[in-house]
Amino acid sequence: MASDLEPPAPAVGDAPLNTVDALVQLSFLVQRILGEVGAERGLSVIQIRLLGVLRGRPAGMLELATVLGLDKSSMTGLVARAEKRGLLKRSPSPHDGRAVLVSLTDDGKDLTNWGTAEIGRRISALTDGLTPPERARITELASAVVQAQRSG
Amino acid sequence: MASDLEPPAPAVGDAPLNTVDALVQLSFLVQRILGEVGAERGLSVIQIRLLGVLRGRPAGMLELATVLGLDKSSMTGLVARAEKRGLLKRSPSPHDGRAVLVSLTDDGKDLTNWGTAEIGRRISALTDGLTPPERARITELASAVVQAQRSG
DNA sequence: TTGCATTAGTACGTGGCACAAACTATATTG
DNA sequence: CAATATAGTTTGTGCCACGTACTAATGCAA
Repeated sequence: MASDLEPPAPAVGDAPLNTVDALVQLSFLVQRILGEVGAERGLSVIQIRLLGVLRGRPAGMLELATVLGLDKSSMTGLVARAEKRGLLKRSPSPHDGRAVLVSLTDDGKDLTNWGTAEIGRRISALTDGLTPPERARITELASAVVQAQRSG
Repeated sequence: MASDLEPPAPAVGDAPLNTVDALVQLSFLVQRILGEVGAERGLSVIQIRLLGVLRGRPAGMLELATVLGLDKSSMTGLVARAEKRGLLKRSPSPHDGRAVLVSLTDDGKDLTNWGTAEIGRRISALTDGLTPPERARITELASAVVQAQRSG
């Protein structure tokens, strides 16, 4: 299903990958790293992502739901659990009595910084086999795809 | 956290991405597509992946757990739910009385084929903004990373 | 101003997903 | 044969995600 990891298995796994398989497989590698890094500190991938979005600027629940691709009702629990762990806090919005501003606590910032560094190390290690120009190129091309999506 | 989607937000989101951010963001785009495609047929990403691994050859529970990066106990439920939906079946291994062989049913194959096609369409659309040589290059580089992981 | 639709967020119930620990049963090894 | 290792399941816990229904604040219109 274009998601085949072609494990140690029979050995048919060396056929060159097409674009779809290559990108899907690569995404699994990256996600696995995110999961592993998160697990070291009891964070799920979605929690890591939540912290990442909050790095920089506070956001409302609805905005977070949109960015993360979740239903707003899913945000309540997600934020509640992170809040209970002291990673972020809810404060009432000054401009809108209904709204809430979610922002990182100091603990949340620390954990976010740690995660950013650790993920950086491990994703970089992923591209260890590439030459510097190749690495620059894949960065460029991946960025182009990402940026195109942000506009489109 | 190297996972920032830089939403419609303020507009700081146009800085060029580094390697880590580019790959992480790209992985989220791909995973979102997998989730959306799966949702159209009530499949989670992990179910899609399970079907993908099973496409081609049957596998034991432990092998599946390894490939998918799950605990063996997680496989029981995953396979059980898919089996209940008629997507795959368990058969006793002929060589090992303890083991089980998981394989796709016809329904499972149909769904896998549909998913493969649909995912292919949507991932391809992701790279629509690239020129053909660029697309070939990102495929090549992504494949190199994936293959390197399989060996290392 | 009052009245009503809209918006932001929460509460609740359901089900999938993932884990660890304990368990069964079959293989394997000394 | 006894001890151990392996394949898989069971059970209990917690997270995650959804849809529906709800509260409360906002905004608009008459």
